[in-house]
This record gives sequence, structure tokens and C-alpha cells, in this order.
Amino acid sequence: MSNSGVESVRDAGRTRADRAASRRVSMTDVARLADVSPQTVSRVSNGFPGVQEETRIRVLAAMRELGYRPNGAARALKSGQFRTIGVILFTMSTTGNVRTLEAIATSAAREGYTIMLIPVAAPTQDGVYGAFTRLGEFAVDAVIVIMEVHLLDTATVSLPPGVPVVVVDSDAGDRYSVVDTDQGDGARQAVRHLLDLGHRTVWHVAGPEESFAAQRRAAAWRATLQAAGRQVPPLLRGDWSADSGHRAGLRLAREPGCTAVFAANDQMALGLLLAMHENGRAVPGDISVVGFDDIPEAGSFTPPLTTVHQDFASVGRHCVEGVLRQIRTRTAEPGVTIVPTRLVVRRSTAEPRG
Amino acid sequence: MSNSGVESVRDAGRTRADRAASRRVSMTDVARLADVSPQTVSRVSNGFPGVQEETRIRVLAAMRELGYRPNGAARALKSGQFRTIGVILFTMSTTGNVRTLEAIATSAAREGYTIMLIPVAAPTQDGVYGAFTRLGEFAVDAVIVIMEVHLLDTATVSLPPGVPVVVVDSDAGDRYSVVDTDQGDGARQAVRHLLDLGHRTVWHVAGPEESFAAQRRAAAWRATLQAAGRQVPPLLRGDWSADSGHRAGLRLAREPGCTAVFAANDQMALGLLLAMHENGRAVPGDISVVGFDDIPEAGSFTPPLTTVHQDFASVGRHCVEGVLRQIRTRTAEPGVTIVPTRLVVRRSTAEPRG
DNA sequence: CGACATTATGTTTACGTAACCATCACCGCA
DNA sequence: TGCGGTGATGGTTACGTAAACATAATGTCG
Repeated sequence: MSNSGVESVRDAGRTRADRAASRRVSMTDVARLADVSPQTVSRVSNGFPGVQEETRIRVLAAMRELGYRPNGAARALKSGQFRTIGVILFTMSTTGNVRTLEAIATSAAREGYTIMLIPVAAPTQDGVYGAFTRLGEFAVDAVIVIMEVHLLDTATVSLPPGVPVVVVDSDAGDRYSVVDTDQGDGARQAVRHLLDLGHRTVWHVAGPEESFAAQRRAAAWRATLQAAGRQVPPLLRGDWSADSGHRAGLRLAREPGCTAVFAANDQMALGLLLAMHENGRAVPGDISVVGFDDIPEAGSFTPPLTTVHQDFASVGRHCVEGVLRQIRTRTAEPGVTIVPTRLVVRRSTAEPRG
Repeated sequence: MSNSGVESVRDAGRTRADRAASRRVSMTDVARLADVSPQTVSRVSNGFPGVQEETRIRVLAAMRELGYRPNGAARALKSGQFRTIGVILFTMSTTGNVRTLEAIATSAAREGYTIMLIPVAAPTQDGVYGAFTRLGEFAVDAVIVIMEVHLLDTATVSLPPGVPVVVVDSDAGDRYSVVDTDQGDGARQAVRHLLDLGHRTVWHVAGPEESFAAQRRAAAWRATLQAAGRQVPPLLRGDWSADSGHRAGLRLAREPGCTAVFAANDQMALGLLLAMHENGRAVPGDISVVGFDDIPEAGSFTPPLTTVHQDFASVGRHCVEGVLRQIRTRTAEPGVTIVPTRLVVRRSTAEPRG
């Protein structure tokens, strides 16, 4: 038997494989063993009706004996469907992204889809551009984008036409299907909670300027204060990290009038707590702190953190539902789906002293 | 023009697409426009040599004009390679898994591979079995398994033969290629650090019994104490969550002889810190605490946590290198790659009082 | 100046699957 | 007894790509 070069190389490492089969077993092999046509094997493989029980059993036995696995590539080539959803995301260091991703993966799995991860190395235009231009080559039926939206705006790219897209936390609802948590309402709840406790005003440690979510939380913080006729203190800028929260906290600890702080995420709130502790400012005795996200650890901070709960699972579910609907209807559907947030009151907030 | 049913449906939603092309553009279309053979288009597409510059430019122009994207399925079917690595993982709620996954995705992207996420719904045998049996259908060239190993052991499954595998944090080094952090040495460093500070012994809050990593950390803790001739206190069992750490802490806070605790991860250490604070036990004044993982927030705990740093980036890199090597050589290579750990001393540990 | 490499390009084929149509056996019924 | 119908199965083809092979056009050197 004259093997081609490729095949002999392929065989080289197959210590466990039976010496007979050098190629992967295909429908034809199964068909030969079960003494039916390849077409019947296909029918059995896909659970189509119109196959006699006896024949089906014989085919299934042959499949098992040969260890047959359908070839995804061939199937995808024929059907034009990959049963795969691409997820473009910039970083996994923020809790939100990861939790959303996990929910997406779970929901997708339930629908028989798998997730292809498309990391964007740098949040630069080039990085995004690269991911998006290569996108057409990826074997995906749809795309979910988890990323700061301004990159989508400035990057002079468009997604390949005909590929369903859902974007998370973006204001591109006019062009794309968007799933968004109700950032504004969450921030409003946080600020109102503090005001209702009797604080005269609320300071804010915001996320990075480029972040759409950070912008929205900051805007709602400002608007809520203004609506209540309160003074709006200068905004402190963080970068989502606990460390940046710590730096902001060092400054706030020396601010005499400051009795309440709203941090744009829980990590920064954690840094705040440390800074307050280091400077002998009691939480919530001297200063109340509210976070955002409700990460699993938030209830175990010292003290347990009052924070705005985000339902990432719901976000992920909506994303998957969105792309699947688009896949099935073959229609783009711009618009925004809002997932509500709710305040979880723990022990980092209290009435101001005196 | 008589469209088949499928094609007309496909056209329905194409609001933006030009009315002409109903099918995706293929090499043939490009070839026709550029007035060359499909094969030449293939050569240009893959950057093969032996194409005249003038021709290449003409083909590239045609590609751009038609918006040509290579068809991944066809390419994979022909070449037998998907340029995709499957990652089987059970949960994204542990920092380690996520950080490892991120590193894997980044390393893989650098090598031109993408990641297919294969979540295992439940850590039951059925769940694993399902993921593994369906594995052969997934369009992956190799598999990286991030999961508690005992499931691999008990589940009566074997990975499809011929698919390269790398397992993270497992003791299956005799059968698979394994990348493992030096759990034992990390735990040893943690315990030694506390003993060197003058503590008579060290308590341990372990991870769940089924976890291989938890087992190894607990075993090393015990061994290190015994080697130093110290008494081994009863082991407390947690489940990785901050909450379980909190519960363990409530018990330890009432343990008079307890001056030093080694928690099997940082989340549980966080819960410990809260429990100590609630019970008026100063850290590190009354009790020293050491964690494991060195999550980004660990430096912002109250107080900043002394912990064992794991180099997840390195783990991810080794995983990708491992599977790529196996893909290229077509050889399974059982064995263990150890990634070192190192103790990061912060402010949660000190000499025992008195 | 003719045999011969070298380069550029085209033609054929196969990858594994599933849609479509063809065939065939068998059934009930007139 | 023969006819239409139904259910089970087989044959053919196409999906888009790239390897292998074939061919044509140039140049090169003895």
C-alpha cells in the first residue's frame, strides 16, 4: 500500500490507534461495515425518520465499533452552519466580562452551540480591526461583542455583512442589537440610597474615561445629585482596579466633608475600604461606601459591601437568545434590551454620624 | 432565476447586502472576476510563492471588491486542521481557571489558533462524559482540560484517540501531558513563612475534598508541619468561596491557641479576614493569615494579604506550547511540567504576640 | 540552437456530508 | 390480479478549498 507523505507522517505518533485505520473513519466506512449506503448512515447519524429499527441498530453498532465521529468541517461545509458563536472580548480581568462570558457559554451549550473565543490583544483600533477583519474567516454563525463601545465607533470597520451581531453594554443600539444592564438606574439607586440615609452629598470614584459603562454610571450619579439639588463634588477617576480605588480612597480619607462614596465597581470599593481603614476612618461609621457589580466576594469584604447587583447571567442569556433569533430569522434587529439592576444593602453604608 | 427554497430564505433578511450575490462569494467568483483560475486565487489567499506580482495584485483587488472571505469549513475539511484548540472547563468562578483560560487564549491567538470553549455543565460523570463523547464532533485540533482530575479518573471515558491533550493541575501525568503549578512547594513556603515568624503551628482552611489542588495543598501543609515536628491541628474544610472562609474564620476566632492560618485560596482568606475583624481579632496582631493564588485584589484586602503567587500566564503558555508540540509531532507525550510558585509577603502576617 | 531547467498558471480530483431524486418492495383495495 | 401509494433505501451531486499533477511560456547553457 503506497501511503502519501502526509499519511505516513500522520501515522507516526499513533501509538494507541489500531494499525488498520490511518484516516479518520467516515460515513463510508460505517456504511461498508453495516452493509448499507452512506446515505442511510447519514440519516441515522442525524436522527432522521424513515430508517427501519433493525437497520438503525446495525448502523449504530457499526458506528460504535469503528468509533465513528461526524466530521464537523464537512457538516458545516454542507449545511453552511457551524453551530458556533464567536465572542469578541478584550479582557477577562473584569468580573463582569467573565461572568457574562460564562453565562453566554452556558446558554449557548443548552442550545447546542459552542463558543469560539476571539480575544482582542490590545484595545487599540488596530487590535479591534484585526479581530473584525479576520472575523469572516472564523467558523462562526454569529458574534457577540463584549467590549468598550468607543472602539467600535472609532474603528473604521464594519462587521461582515450577514453575520448576526449582539453587542453588550454599548450605545450602538441604532445599528446593532444591544444587551445592556441598566447602569443608569443602578447608579441612581446607589446615590439615592446614600442620600436617603441622610448624607448631604455623594462622592464618586469612576471607571476609566473610555468605558461606556463608567460614563453612564458617572452621568447618572451626577444627574441624581443634581435632581436632588445637591452639590456635585469633583469626580475621582479610577481604572477599575482595587489599587486605583485605594489611591482614590487615600485622597478621600483626607477630605473632611466626605461621608459617602459611590465606587463604580466593587474592586475599587475594596481599595477604598482598605484606604479608609489605613487612615482610621471607620466604614460605615465615618464614611459609607457603595460599590457596583456585586461580585461573589462583596459580601465578605470588611465590612460586607453594599453594592448594585448586576444580573450577568441574564445578560448572557439575552445575548444568546438575540443572536439565535437573528440566525433563525436571518434578520438584523437593532434595538436595546435592558437588564435591570438592584441595590443590595449590606453593612458598608449607614446614616452619617451626628 | 429560480432560487431554491433555502436561498430565498437566506436572502430575506439581507437588507444591506447587494442584491446580486445570494451565496457567499467563493474562490470561483474571485477567479472569474480576476480572470485567473481558482487555484491561483488559493495561492494568493495563502500567500504561496510562484504568483506574478501583477497577477497577485489583480486577485487581491478582486477579493476586496467582492468582499471575499475564505471559508473556514472548506479549508478545514481539505486540510484536516481547524487551527482551533478546545478548552474543557467546569467553572469560571474560580480565579485560577479564568486567568489560565485568558493566558491560553492569548498564547493561542499569537500562534494563529482560536479557542473553542466547551463548558461542562455539571461536574458529574455524566457531564464530563457528555463533553468528552461529543468532543470528537467539535472542530478542534487539540484539547486542554481544566478540571478537577478525579472526574477524569472515575469517568469511564477516554478521549478520542489521536487528539492531543494537555491537562491542567492533575496527577494523570502518566497518561497525559500535564501542566501543574507547584502546589506543594507553594503550600510549604506558606507554612514555613509562618513557622519562621515564630508561630508554634499553623491551621489550614482547605478547599473541597474532590479538588486535586486542594488535596495537594493540604498534604504539603501537613507534611511541612510534621517535618518541623509541630502538632497538626484539625483541618477545616471550605469550598473555595469567601463565605466558606468566613464560616471557618468564625470557628478559628474562638480557638484560643490559633495564631496562624493558611487558607487554600485568597477568597477564603478574605472571608477569614472578615470573621477575624468581626470578632475583634486583629490581623496580623492576633492572627496571621496566608492565602493562595495572589488574585489581583489580594494587595487591597484589609490588611493586604500575604499569599502564594501562581503564575497563571505561564501555565496557559505551557498548555498551548504543549498541545502545539503534540499537533506538530503527532505524538502523545505524557509527563508533567511544573510551574513554580512564590510567596508574596504583604501585611497579613507577623510574629505572634508576646 | 536544441535539450532542459525554471517559473507561472490551469485542470483534476478528493476531503465527508446531506439534499435531492430514483428505485424497489410491499401493502391495501378495487 | 393489477394499480396507486407508502415506506425504506440507494445513487448522484455539490458545498469551497488545496494537493497533486499537467501544461505553457520563458530563459539558460553547453
